[in-house]
Amino acid sequence: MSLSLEELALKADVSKTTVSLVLNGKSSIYRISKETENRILKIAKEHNYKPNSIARALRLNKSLTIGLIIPYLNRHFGRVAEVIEQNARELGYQIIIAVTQDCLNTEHDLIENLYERNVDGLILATMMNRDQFNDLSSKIKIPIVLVDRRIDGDDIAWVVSDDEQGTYELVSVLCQEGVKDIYFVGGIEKLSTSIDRLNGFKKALLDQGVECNQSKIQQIGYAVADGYEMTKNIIERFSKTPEAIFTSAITLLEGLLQYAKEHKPDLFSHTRVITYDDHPMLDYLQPPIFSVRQNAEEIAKKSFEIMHGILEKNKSFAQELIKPELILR
Amino acid sequence: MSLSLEELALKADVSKTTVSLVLNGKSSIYRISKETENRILKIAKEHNYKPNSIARALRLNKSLTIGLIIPYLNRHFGRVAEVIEQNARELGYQIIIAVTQDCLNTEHDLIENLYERNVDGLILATMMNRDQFNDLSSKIKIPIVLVDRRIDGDDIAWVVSDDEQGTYELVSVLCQEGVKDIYFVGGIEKLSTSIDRLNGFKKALLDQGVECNQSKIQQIGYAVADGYEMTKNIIERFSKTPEAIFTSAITLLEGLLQYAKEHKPDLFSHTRVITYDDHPMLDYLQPPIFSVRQNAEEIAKKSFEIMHGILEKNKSFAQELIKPELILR
DNA sequence: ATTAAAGGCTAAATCCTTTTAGCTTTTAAT
DNA sequence: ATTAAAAGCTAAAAGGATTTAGCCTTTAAT
Repeated sequence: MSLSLEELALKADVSKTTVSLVLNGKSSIYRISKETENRILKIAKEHNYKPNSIARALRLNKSLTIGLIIPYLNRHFGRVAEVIEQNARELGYQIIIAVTQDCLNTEHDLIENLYERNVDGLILATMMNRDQFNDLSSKIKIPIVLVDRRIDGDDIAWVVSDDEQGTYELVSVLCQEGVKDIYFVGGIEKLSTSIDRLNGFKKALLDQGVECNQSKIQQIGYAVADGYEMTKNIIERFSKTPEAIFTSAITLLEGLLQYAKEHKPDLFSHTRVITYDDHPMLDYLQPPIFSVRQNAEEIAKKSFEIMHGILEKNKSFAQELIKPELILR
Repeated sequence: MSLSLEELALKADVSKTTVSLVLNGKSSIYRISKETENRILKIAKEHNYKPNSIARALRLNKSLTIGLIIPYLNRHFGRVAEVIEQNARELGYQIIIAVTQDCLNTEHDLIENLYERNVDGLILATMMNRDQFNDLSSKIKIPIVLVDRRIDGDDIAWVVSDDEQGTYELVSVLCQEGVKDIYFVGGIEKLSTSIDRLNGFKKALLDQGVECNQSKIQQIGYAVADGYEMTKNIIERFSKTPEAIFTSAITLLEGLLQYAKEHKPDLFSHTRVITYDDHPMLDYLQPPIFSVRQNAEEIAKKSFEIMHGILEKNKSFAQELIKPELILR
C-alpha cells in the first residue's frame, strides 16, 4: 500500500508511463506488449497498488467528491444523506457533508468552502432565492442539484417531494370528513416547501368548498419552538378551539405536542391534528395523527442520479417531483 | 477565484516562492521586505486568492479531511455527525461521511476506501473486535478515534456514552420502585454498547437484590425488527406478563411498540417499559417511558477534539466516558 | 580596501499521476 | 538495399503548492 507508480515501474523494469498506461487500460492503444502488460498487472496486484487519489485529482482536475449541504442531519435529511452516500459510493464518489442550520450565511460560506475544496458537484438543500442562486451559479463552475427545496427556473436541476400534491391530498381527506375549520402551521415562508405546502392546503380547501381565512395561516419557521409558538397563537388568539391543525413539518408537530402537553392537555379531544412528514412514533400516539411520508430514498437516489448524469454522461439538468405517501392511521 | 500562485506572482512581479512565503506568514523568516509583502497581500486579496487545496494536499500529504464511518445516519448518529462536522469546520477540516448499515464487511471496505482517499484520520463507530482492530491498525497509518462503541485497550482512542452507568441508574430507579421482574431487550451481542448496557442492567439488579435470570436476557440486534422479535419472545414464551422491559436502544423500543400495538394492546397496563436512548416523542406516549439520553453533542465534540489533538497538537490517544442523562417522565 | 554579515529574493526539487509527442528497433514492402 | 510502416516503449510537461539551498546586492566592520 502507498507505493507509487514510480516504485512499481522500478520493480517492473519499465517507465512509469508504461505502468500508468497499462493500469488505465490503454495498453492496446499504446501497443504495450501482452507480456509487459501482464507483468505490470501482476506486480501491481501483488503490491496492492492504489493510485494516489490526490495526485490523480490534481492532474485530472476531478476529485470524485460531491458536497452535500443540508440544514440538519435530522431524520429526513439523515436518511437522504445516507442513501446519497450509498449511491455515490457505488459509482466511486465520496460525500462531503455540511450542515447550515438553516442559516443563509452559513450556506454561502459552505458553498464557497466546498467549491474551493474542489468538489466536483454540489447537492444542496438551499435557502437561496432565485437571484441569490443566479449570482452563485455565475461564480461556481460546477454542477448543482437542489434537493428537497426547489427554485423556479428552467435551467435549475432539482429533486423535491411533491409537497403541494401531498398536502392537497392530506387536507382533502380531512375536508371530506366534514372538517371546515383548519389552521395552517407553516415553516420558513420563502422556501418552496412552505409555498408548495401552503398552496396544496389552499387548493384543497378551495376544491372542497371550505373557506380559507388568512388569519388561520401562520408561518414562522421550521424549528420546534416555532411550532410551539404558532400553536400557542392559534389556541390563545381564537376563542373557539380549532377543529383541525395542519403542521407542515414534523418539528412543528413536536412544538404543537409540547404546547398541548403543557397548556392544553385536552387539545386532541376537540382538535384533529395532521402533519407533513411522517415518523414511526406517530403510530403510537393517541389519537392517531394522519401524515404525509416523503420518500427520502427516492429523493436521494434521483438527486445523485442527476448529478452523476451531468458529471459523467453529459446529461443536462433535470427536475423530479417525488410522490409522497399518505399515511392515514 | 481559481487563479494560481504563479499568476499571482506574475501580477506582483515576484517569484511564486515569494508569494507562497508571504501568504504562509513566513515573510520575516525569509526577510521579504514589508513593501513586497504588502503588495503581494493586496493583490492576493484583490483577486480573492485561495490556494488549490488539492495541490496543497499533495505537497503536504495532508488533506484536512476526516472520514466518519457510522452504522446509520439515524437520530443519534445524525446528531453526532452534525456536531462533528461543525467542530471540524471551525478548525478547517472537512468530514467525509460513510454508513456501514452495521455490516462488518462494508465497514472494512469503507475504511480501506477512505484511507486510500487520503483522509487524515478516521472517526469510527466500529463493529470490529480487538483482533480485527489490531490488524487494521497495523495497516492504516492514520489516527483512529472510536466513537460510540469502544474496544478495550490502553492504546485505543475512544469516546463513548457511559452505557453501563446510564443503564445502571435507569434500572435502579425501577428496582427502587419495587419492580422485580425485568427483561432485557438487547442489541448486537459483541458490541461494547451491548456489553456495557447488559453489565449495568445486571449490576443494578444485583445491588438492588433482585434476582437476574439469564432467560430474561435477549440479544438479537439493534434493528426495529429485532425489537419486535424479542418482545414477541418475551410475551409469548412466558406465561406471566412481565413487570418491566428494558429496551437497550430506541429502535428496539420501536419494535416493542409495534408488537404491542399489533398483538398486546394492553401491554402497558401490566408492564413498565424503560429504554436506553431518548426521543422527544416519548414525552407524548402514554404511559410515560423512562429513558437515558445520550449526550450526542458532547460525544461528537470530544471525539473530534481528540482527533484534532492527535493530528495537530502531538497529543496521543485519549478515552472519554460521556455521562448520559436520566429522563424520568 | 577588504571581508563579513545582513537583506531580499528565487530556481529548482518535490509530491504523484496522466498524457503528449516522439524515440528506437524491428518487420514488411519495393 | 532502401524506405516505410509498425511495434514497443519513454522523456518530459503539466497540474499547483511548498520548501530547501543558495544567489546577488548592499551595508557594516576592521
